[in-house]
Amino acid sequence: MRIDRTVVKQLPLFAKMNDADLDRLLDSATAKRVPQGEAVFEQGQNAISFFLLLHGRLKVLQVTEDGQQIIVRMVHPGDLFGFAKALQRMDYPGTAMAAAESVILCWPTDLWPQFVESNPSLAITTMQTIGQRLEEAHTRIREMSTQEVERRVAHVVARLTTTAGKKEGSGIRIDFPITRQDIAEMTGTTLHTVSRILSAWESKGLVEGGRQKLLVRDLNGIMLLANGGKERD
Amino acid sequence: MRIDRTVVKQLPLFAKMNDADLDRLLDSATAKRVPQGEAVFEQGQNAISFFLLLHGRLKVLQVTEDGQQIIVRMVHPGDLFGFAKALQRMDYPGTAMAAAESVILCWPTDLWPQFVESNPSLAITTMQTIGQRLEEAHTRIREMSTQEVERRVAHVVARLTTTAGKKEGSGIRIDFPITRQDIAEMTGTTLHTVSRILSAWESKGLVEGGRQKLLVRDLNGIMLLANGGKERD
DNA sequence: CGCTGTATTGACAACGTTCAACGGTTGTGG
DNA sequence: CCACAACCGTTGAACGTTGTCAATACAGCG
Repeated sequence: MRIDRTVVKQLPLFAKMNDADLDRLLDSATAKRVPQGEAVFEQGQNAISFFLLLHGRLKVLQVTEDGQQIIVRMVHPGDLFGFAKALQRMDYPGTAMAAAESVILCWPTDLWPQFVESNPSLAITTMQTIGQRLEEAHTRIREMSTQEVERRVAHVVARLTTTAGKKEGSGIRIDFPITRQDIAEMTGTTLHTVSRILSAWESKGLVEGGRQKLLVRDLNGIMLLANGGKERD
Repeated sequence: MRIDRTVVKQLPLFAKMNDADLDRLLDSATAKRVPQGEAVFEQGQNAISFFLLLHGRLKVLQVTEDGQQIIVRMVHPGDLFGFAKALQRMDYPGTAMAAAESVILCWPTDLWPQFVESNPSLAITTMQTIGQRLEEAHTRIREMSTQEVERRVAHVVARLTTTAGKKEGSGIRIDFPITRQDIAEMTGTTLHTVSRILSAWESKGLVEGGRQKLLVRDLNGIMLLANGGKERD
């Protein structure tokens, strides 16, 4: 099966590649559809492939020994994911699950060196990406150490709005099905607390809730909460 | 100034290098003594050097806009640190401060490519290190999301015991000056809570406290707490 | 039409923070 | 050498945010 290069050509990741190289790359790729709720790979599995998200939305989960779950991060269209081997790991450190129906490209991990060689800027981009992830993780640790729950939830909602927002009439819709439980797992709290916070926000006109839905009506207000709306100087 | 290769020869990082290459590397390095409490570099500074800790102990800090501090990680002898440039960053994401009197080697960041070239296994090791850090960060996020304070403190103490422990008579001494505040900043709590927990442990015979001191008497007991001493099956 | 998963809300408990006071140790300067 | 300040640590008490438990409601789906 041949994958048309137009589906990836506009991604910044491949912008600098010539068509021949790109075609060669795509020839070794497999496209796959992932229905909502299905896992692309599971935590602890042998890392035999790495992936690119073309369409849809994934969440990367980790499960603790006692069964609790956290969402490590969301994967957005255009993102590479599951490149554990690039970090010298044999297995996937988390589970990648489709939050919405998704389409991915898969390559065998053996091809990673080749992949990098035919697109040297990829090595740099990958390093940058990892660096960003590390920084994000530290930001999250800092927030969980020092900030109260409402502010953390505000931060997550603000980020989701900018990374997965879709303008819709009077506000911005989070463009994939998301539950209170999801938000709780992203912020390190319980769905109860999230529900209370969102209810409070709704009565203030900041957001509009709904079953697996979230519409942000006042992004500015949310961002104010996220950046410490209390003490300003 | 010439640095004798015997000071680094036994480090796993340089084990595979031949003496000539090693000498060349050391020729471009500067050795420096850092007194306790002094910073090697500060958060936000331009990343002009990368470093190796020869002796002593460093803590890497981040400060929030509102002045709160967290300890991102400890740096132990033999660790590379401050290689922001390898992650395509221009500035240091945190501050590296000497927790005890320390000795470091410094290289200009421009030499990083050369560094890697003359020691290819370094590229791999570095990737591994970064991967580990990312994983550690996620572990910490997971713990802060799901575990109570005492367990997190137990985990930190257990880790410190294995990475910076020194046998001393009836127990294991944490080998650098550490305050309750430090432990609080590593676990995302307050020095008060840490003090209470350590007092409780002391009365159970698990540890022995002291001013900027910590002696672990029953590592097993601590580890039991860290791994959920409550619910076992 | 009943079942399952999601969401809301109240009551309550608790863990941990905040506020406060105090004691001990270390280091400094007169 | 002593007095004093600065820092570190301990402990008590009160408060509050947030988690836990529980009951109910609602939507989607077979």
